[in-house]
Amino acid sequence: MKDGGKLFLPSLSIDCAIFGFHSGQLKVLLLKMKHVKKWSLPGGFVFREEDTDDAAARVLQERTGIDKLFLQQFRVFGNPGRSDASVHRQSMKKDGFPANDKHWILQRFVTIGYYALVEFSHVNPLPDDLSEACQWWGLAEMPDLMMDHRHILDAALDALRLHLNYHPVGYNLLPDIFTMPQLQKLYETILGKKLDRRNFQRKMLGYQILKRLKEPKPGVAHKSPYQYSFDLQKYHKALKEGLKGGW
Amino acid sequence: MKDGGKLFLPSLSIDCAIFGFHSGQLKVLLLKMKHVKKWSLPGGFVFREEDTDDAAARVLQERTGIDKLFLQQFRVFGNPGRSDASVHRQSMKKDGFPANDKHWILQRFVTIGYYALVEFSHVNPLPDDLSEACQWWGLAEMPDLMMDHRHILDAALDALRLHLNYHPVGYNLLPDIFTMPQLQKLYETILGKKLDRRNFQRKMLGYQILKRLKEPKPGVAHKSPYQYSFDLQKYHKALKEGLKGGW
DNA sequence: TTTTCATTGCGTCACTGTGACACAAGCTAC
DNA sequence: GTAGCTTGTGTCACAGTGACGCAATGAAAA
Repeated sequence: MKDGGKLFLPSLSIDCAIFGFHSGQLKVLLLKMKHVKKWSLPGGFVFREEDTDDAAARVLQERTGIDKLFLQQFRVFGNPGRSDASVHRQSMKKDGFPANDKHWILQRFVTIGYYALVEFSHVNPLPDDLSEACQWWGLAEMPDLMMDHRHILDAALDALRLHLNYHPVGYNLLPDIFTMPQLQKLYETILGKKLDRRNFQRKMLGYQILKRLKEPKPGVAHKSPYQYSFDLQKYHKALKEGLKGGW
Repeated sequence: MKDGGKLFLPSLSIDCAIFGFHSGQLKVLLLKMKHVKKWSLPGGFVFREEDTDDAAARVLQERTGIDKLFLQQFRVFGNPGRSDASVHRQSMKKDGFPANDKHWILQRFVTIGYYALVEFSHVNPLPDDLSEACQWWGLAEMPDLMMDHRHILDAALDALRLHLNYHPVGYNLLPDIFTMPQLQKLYETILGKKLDRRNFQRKMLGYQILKRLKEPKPGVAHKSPYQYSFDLQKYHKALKEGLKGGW
């Protein structure tokens, strides 16, 4: 923090919308900084000799403990009015830092927006030194976010929905073994609307990225559904080359 | 240039792939810097209190003289190895600048990639102070580009093709009045493949963004085609809300 | 003038993907 | 067993799309 000006690229930051899926709800990982009332997206800065994508992966690793995940850069937010130095000024004051308007963190920042998809159960939310909390929030009951983070989150969600039209989603959000209703619920949650069960299945199977396991799911009420896992080879091929059609 | 370090955000740059359409070919506007053998994409830097999108618009305005155009941010290139200080070091040397390794332009730059669509005939290519040439190049006969600009250009073209799937294109690339074959040629050029004339017409008319003029195009050989112009209201609505289907 | 021919406008046909929905099978709770 | 829910599979109608036929137009060639 003190040496940030030397370590990091100046005036450039990274913000990540980290999505997880749990109990039928899309969740976002948020941080609460000390001495600041509002919550914020996990973010960070880029080391002088670091790739920006690596920096984003590092931020995620630090916050979630996960190092293999789906990470996608989606937009730059470069409005000069988006930075709000007062947040940091206030925070520094309470931490006993000398009030220095030249401090590197008080400058204007252009931020690169990333979104990430992670498997909820694998995540161990970790606050950083400057934060007092790091936890999941359901999209429905979001708290107030600082600066333009709400705007960034909304844009991330839009980008994710668009992504859904052309690429498979699920490997990073579901357990290795899952059922078709689980996958459907995920899609419905991301899209924010109901889908027809039968049409969904037909379409998803048509993508040819699923492997059906022999044994149906045991110990559940009602008819036990088949279990699936992703055919990773075909899944990644589809990720790279894209699917056709849209929702 | 000398005061760049004070005027601009450090370590952040902008590069634009400016596309135009002329004589059945997609063209890209390139710059040739003095004392440097390779060509480059028009680019620039962001003023301390300037929006990044505004900075991109400014770069375009300076290079083309056009202030109303289609401009789209599409990706950040943040590999630390992408910058090549030797280019500028060489250039500075020949210009008689003192060899100073601390000069702001010799640092590493993260660049924001934009692509722009402009109407070829409206453009008046203008070199800047540091360049000796600014001209259109057909995609087929591109010269060597400096640093990773070839990579940026390829990514821009990919982004444009993807854009074509969901949004109308043409208003910024064609004259106000045009014919269906002209529009089709544009699409074929961007996509790099032939399209069926009759199916193209059906699909394009289905978008409901065209207005057919009463008079067919005069003074041409063969059957004279109808003339069209974009219904700007519907065009912009489609730009905003997106079209469905893909190519 | 007549013929030729490239070009354009419009229509047809088959196939595919998709939304809406019916029906049977499996499992639990009563 | 029966009721009630969930899941697997199939049907049907419709829209979008690729492939292609055919007539109209108008300049150029015969």
